[in-house]
Amino acid sequence: MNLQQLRYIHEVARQKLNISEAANALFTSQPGVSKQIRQLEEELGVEIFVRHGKRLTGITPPGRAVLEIAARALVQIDNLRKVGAEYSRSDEGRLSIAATHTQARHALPPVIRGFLSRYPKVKLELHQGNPRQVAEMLLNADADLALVSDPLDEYDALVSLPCYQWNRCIVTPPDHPLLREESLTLEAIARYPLITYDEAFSGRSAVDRAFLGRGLKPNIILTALDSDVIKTYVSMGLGVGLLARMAYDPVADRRLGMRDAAHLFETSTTRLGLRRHAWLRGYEYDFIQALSPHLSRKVIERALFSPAEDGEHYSV
Amino acid sequence: MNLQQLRYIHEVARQKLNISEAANALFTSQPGVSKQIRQLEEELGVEIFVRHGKRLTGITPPGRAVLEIAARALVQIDNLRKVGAEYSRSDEGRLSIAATHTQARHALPPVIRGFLSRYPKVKLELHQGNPRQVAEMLLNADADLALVSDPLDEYDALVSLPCYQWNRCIVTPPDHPLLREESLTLEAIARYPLITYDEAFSGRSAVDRAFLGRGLKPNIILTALDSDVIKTYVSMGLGVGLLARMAYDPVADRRLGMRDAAHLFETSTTRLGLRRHAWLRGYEYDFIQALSPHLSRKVIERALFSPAEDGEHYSV
DNA sequence: GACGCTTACGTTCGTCGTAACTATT
DNA sequence: AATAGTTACGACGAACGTAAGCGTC
Repeated sequence: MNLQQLRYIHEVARQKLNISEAANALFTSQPGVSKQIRQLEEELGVEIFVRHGKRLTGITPPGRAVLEIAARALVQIDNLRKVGAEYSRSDEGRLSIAATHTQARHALPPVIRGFLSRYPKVKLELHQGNPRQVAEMLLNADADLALVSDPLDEYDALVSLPCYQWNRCIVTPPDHPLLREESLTLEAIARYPLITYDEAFSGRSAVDRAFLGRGLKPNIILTALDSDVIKTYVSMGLGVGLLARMAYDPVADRRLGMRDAAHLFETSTTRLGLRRHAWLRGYEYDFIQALSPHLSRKVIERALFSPAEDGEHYSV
Repeated sequence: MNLQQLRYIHEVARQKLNISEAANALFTSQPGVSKQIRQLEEELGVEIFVRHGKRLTGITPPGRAVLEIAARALVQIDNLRKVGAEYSRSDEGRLSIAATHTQARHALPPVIRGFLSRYPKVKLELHQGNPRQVAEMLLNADADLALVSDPLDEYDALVSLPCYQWNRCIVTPPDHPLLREESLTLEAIARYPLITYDEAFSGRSAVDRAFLGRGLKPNIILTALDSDVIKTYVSMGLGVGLLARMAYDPVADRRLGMRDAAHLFETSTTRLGLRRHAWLRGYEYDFIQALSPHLSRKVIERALFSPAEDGEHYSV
């Protein structure tokens, strides 16, 4: 058994059981991957993958356990590399964040500004995507930190911590009737065509719930992946925008009207997502604490090593 | 980086920084180990061991982190082997238990009898030692299960679960005055020379506390590592024996007097010790549940993956 | 017939063990 | 002087890549 074999099965599983793709991703030859996998299966005495003739078509029950444990082992190997980097080049490295547009565009910039001046040598990577993509990036180690709105409970290998809370506002063209209403209500909003986030965003479900709770059926004419798009269409007069309060900038958006809608919808929580058992660099802890002061090293470590809520861990 | 290198540093640390010893234990050559360690240090960019000239004299701070993570990785590698064995030869394998004399001699036999008939192909290993040795055996993977009386809190890599409780009794020569006392008291016991367990046993501290709490200073004339020795000296008339209730067998020990002393000392708890993150074989879960029915697979798994109470985990 | 996994084979690189050397106690 | 670690070197073996073969879809 060797680490290469573990990387191989891990990547094959990741690449939807396509050995050729995995070989490509690992910059090696396809027969090499194929052979190493067979050797590992031979050594362990179990088949990891289900084969129909020559194609891989599934993962066997023992294969599931093997893949899960292999992933854990590889996380530790990764941690070793990080320890080395931390002690030999503590101010260099990579800070890779996956986030949705709103976080990347509004919540992160001030934190990142401070971080970059403190750690100029750290290479910053900011990956953007919808919540599902963000979770996948974290899982695949394309990113080490994620900002998400769900608790990530469905991923045994991930943990999440509440980071900060935010509320919503509506934006309108200037002089819109909604700006003159005494107090903003869901009923009033529902009278106008609405532009808001795509359903892929979990924050969106809070919006739907609020209207549903009042028996209202809003006329959502357009959904977008980011608030800039929403604002663009609002300014074109297509409807009223419903977005995160932090996405409204009084200066840049001075040609749009805005009203706070915090009282109409549940407060949403942005959560920090991490890979369970990952070892974090010193500057990563710093970054997180800058993002959310209550997330101290101790709090984070406790979460990283906490047991999964109800995972089928290693079960046979 | 490869697994061999991790095994090497792990074993060197285990063998008190003696590379030659480690090479021996791993059935390989000393220069090979030496070279691989240097290569790993080179690759990680940090020194793992402190060297005075050519001798290893300590572990560097990064070395501490590296060793801890390497140990975790090796546990997972071990788990892979176990998964293989579980699925390919589910009724074969090793059940290795470390326990103190009392547990091995009195608590385990009935459980083991049932286990052996259920799993005749499993090779049973029973390692005996004092509590410290038992913990070390578990840590070194010489044993996979341990029966101890302490919570093992000082070992980050181990967990323990309450297994069953037990109380004490005194044994005396026949017709001893203590057998005729209306009700047994500490004061009465303290009047006679006492024979009990060695101080290495944590159960012993409960005894000391009880006497101390009444301002008594018992005359302990002999301490032993096992109850058979205690009983032998009691039958020779050297004194009164104080031992675990389960160690008295009405038939075999019919020539000794016995009185229950449960009310005089704190109840002691025997705990099951496991290596954190270890993957257990199906028959190991069976064995544990036979030992203590409330320790279901679920309960055990929760403990295995629980966070350490207050460990300096991975801290830099 | 195109795609994808396996088998076969030759080259290369890495690992291991022996032996000689050097430093510490 | 003995013990312990490093350097040097040669032999073996494992892993990789190319090319050909064979099964699926």
